Amino acid sequence: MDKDQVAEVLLSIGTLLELKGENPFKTRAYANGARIIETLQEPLAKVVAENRLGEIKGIGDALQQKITELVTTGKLKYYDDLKASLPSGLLAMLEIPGVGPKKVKVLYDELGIESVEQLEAACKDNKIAGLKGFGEKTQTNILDGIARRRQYASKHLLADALRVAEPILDDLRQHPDTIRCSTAGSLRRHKEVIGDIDFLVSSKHPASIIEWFVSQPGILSVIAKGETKASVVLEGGIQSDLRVVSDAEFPFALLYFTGSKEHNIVMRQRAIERGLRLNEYGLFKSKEETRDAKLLVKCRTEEEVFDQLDLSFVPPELREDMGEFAVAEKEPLPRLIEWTDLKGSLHNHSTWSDGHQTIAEIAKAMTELGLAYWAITDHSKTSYQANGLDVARVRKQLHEVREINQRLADEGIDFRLLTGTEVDILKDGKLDFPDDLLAELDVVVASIHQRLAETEAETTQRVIRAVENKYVHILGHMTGRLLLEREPYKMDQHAIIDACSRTGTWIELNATPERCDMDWRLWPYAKSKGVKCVINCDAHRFEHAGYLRLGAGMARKGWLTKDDVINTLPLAKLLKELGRKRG
DNA sequence: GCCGTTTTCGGCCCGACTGTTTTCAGTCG
Repeated sequence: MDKDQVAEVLLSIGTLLELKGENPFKTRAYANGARIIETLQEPLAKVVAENRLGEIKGIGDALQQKITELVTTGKLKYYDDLKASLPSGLLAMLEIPGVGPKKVKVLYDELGIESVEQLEAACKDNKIAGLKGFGEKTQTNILDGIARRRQYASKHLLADALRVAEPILDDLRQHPDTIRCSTAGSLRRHKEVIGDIDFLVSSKHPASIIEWFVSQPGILSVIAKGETKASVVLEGGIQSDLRVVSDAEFPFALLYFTGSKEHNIVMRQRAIERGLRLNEYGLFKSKEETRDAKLLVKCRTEEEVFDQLDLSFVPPELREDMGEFAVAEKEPLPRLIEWTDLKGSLHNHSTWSDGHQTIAEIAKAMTELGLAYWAITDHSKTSYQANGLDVARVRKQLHEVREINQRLADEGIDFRLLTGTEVDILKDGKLDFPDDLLAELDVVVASIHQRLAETEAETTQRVIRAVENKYVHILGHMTGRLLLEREPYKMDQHAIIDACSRTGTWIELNATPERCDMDWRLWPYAKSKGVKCVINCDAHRFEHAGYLRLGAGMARKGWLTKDDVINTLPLAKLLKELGRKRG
């Protein structure tokens, strides 16, 4: 079993133990273990083989034994027994808002309810309201929750959420009673998939902000509304939470609600170690008192709170408890890439394959955007469904691109189209075009599109063979994942990164909202191996140029700086780098 | 189940809101 599978089992054990009413700290130990394994920076099989699991903080004897069994045999008796002892439908019931492990346990123990469907029927038969701890309102809320869950997915792409959140944030900023405001939560941390949208406002008149928030046009329903917080469902089914605090509390609340939960736990721990106490209202000079203003350590900004805990400022994207504390204790965090550092995209399509605009239209639009270059990398012939080009059409396309470049040069316009291809990686790692054609192109992106159901070893070897080709500059959308839709291909990503390092191949950060591929969690490893990143739009329409911003955000989350990203280079330097692997 | 320059037991981050209660449990973030 690989990391992700092991993590999934551990997480699942934690949840099952919760349903059994186990000690919450025990269940948390499993959830914590899952996270540790998922984010492990080296191959899990190697750590197990070298008997080093026990050295990892958070993995004790019990977890060590269970992980070893999972990795070596692919099974875990303890897990199988646990699963068999509870109906499988209980887990799905947990996804209903307001229904947690304790309620599921009561429903199961008292009424024998084993699934969402049975729960729905029981609510309609008015059987739930009489249970201890339940009532009329709970019954209605469960029914609403089931209906809403059917209607909308509970997770959303970051890009979709940003599109909804940004106008609301602008309006909040304009509100006369707003002093400061921000988004928070996973959206501010720029996670590729988010659950809900969090807003934080500081104000002397919280009631007026709350009223404004719950009465915006386009709100589907108001879930909760109190004096300092409100929850609503926005168009598209995205839940959104608003918190209103005093301006003195704002930096502490912003830290707290931005998270992540894991990051916050370490922050609180650091406060306790210094005889302080940190919560969403402040940093207090006492381990006991939580809201006494006389004991407050005054901080105007998040930077000042970090400073009080002997840390340099950690940008929101890095607040995942994935190494930020080790750095922030000693030095400033790296200056992360800004999207305005990007000069163009090296993987894009035109009407020659499955894009929606002609090359001439694209050139005009990208010039107007102020970009320096833009590569045209249409599909190769095996991508038949995408109208992939054969050798003859590529040669014709080359001619057209050169003509347009000539015209731009004649007009004195400082913009260049680059010729290229997104060449299919075929069976066994062969490429869809011969080397002599690839050698004529400015940019070669190699990607997998077909035969996705191979084994991990086969897919890994196939990709490694492709990047060993000296004409391949960039490995495109490495794992092929489609967020909320399709799992990544089974492959050994570390081995592929190693191969890219060895061959001087760049890895794409495909900035299409549903891809965000390669995943941000792997960039620190790639960077440690000296592998460069290329942030590409994979544009099929010219408005997709906007993905550069999303991609830069993902690169920031992967700790990347301007120097780590190839397409921050001006044209002349880029052309030089494009020649490097070819020798 | 994990952890320990307060170590092998007794802690483990913590507050708001809801709906159920009549002082609090459960859920959520």
